[in-house]
Amino acid sequence: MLSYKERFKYFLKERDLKYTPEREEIIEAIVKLQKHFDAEDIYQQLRKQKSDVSLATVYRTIPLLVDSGLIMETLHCREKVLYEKIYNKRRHDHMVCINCGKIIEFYNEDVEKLQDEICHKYQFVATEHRLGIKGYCKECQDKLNIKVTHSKKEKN
Amino acid sequence: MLSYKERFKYFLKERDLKYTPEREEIIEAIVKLQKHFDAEDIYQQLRKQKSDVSLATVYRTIPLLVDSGLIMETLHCREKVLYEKIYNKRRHDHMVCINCGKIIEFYNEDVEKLQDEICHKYQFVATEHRLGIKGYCKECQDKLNIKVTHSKKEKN
DNA sequence: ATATTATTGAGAATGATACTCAATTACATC
DNA sequence: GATGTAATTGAGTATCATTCTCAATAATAT
Ligand SMILES: [Mn+2]
Ligand SMILES: [Mn+2]
Ligand SMILES: [Zn+2]
Ligand SMILES: [Zn+2]
Repeated sequence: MLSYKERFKYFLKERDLKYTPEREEIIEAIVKLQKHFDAEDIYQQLRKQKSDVSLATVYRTIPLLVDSGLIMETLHCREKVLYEKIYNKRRHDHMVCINCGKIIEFYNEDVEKLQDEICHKYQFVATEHRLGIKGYCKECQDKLNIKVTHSKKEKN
Repeated sequence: MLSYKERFKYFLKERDLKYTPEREEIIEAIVKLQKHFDAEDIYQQLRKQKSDVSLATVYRTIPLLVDSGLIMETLHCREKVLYEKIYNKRRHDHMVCINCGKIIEFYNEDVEKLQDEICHKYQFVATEHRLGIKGYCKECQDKLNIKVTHSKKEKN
């Protein structure tokens, strides 16, 4: 199992792309970032590292990181495209609280099975799937006094 | 079951908002639109109807249509936010071909059940969920000579 | 008819992301 | 190590969807 840096280096070589200091600084920033982040977060992390890679280069590098399988666009939250590291991590889906923005990750084996079934039925070859659930987290339910109405069987 | 127009009128009255000619023309445009559409599509449909409602008004009206339960933002496709009519329609999810952009709709009862389970487990109250599958449609598979590798059990 | 607000269109502003281009650099080869 | 070539960079500009501003207009309640 290669490190993020090694894998990126390897990917670039494969494609006859250059391993520049800027790209190295970006991959170092990615490694330090936790959870979900956007282009601006990468840029800010670079600032913290005393690196002055430009925002343009950050945007140019994101597709490379995606193609190399290190990160992935995982959700849209509040108009922002959020990425997260996926190398050597298990895939999962997200719940987003529409009140406080909290993101809860979950993994459910059945979701994967369902995707297979559905794709088979429609002769579709999936490259990815995303299940996004929006609603209210526990804290916000209490805060906003929202009562849980379990829609076991919705009255159509 | 009210018509789209009547329901919108009712919604506006409830909120002490005005039922203007512009809003009427927009709801008429919505009724005529099929499938998934964006703000620009609504604007173009208005042009076809010889209406000269401005694009600004279209954007201003979309949240009203959403709040009134007539339309819903259903997917992001090629950087565009797509809406669709949901009044008196069954909810469903989408597969999007990343090659040709084709959108396939599907409904799966189990997806609904899963959401309930997951939300219960995390004490989350869902207001909506979206399952989006990206990949290649049948035609594009053939065109691009992509072979179906059914990941019944992926080699981790 | 009048008063009170909401609504409108036009155009400007915004913000995220992409593009342009001249200067610089990485890497392969000698 | 020097050279050639193509890739990369930063800065600034452009783009494009969406939102905002504001003065003029219009919808309802009284
Ligand atoms: Mn995640
Ligand atoms: Mn649909
Ligand atoms: Zn919350
Ligand atoms: Zn296709």
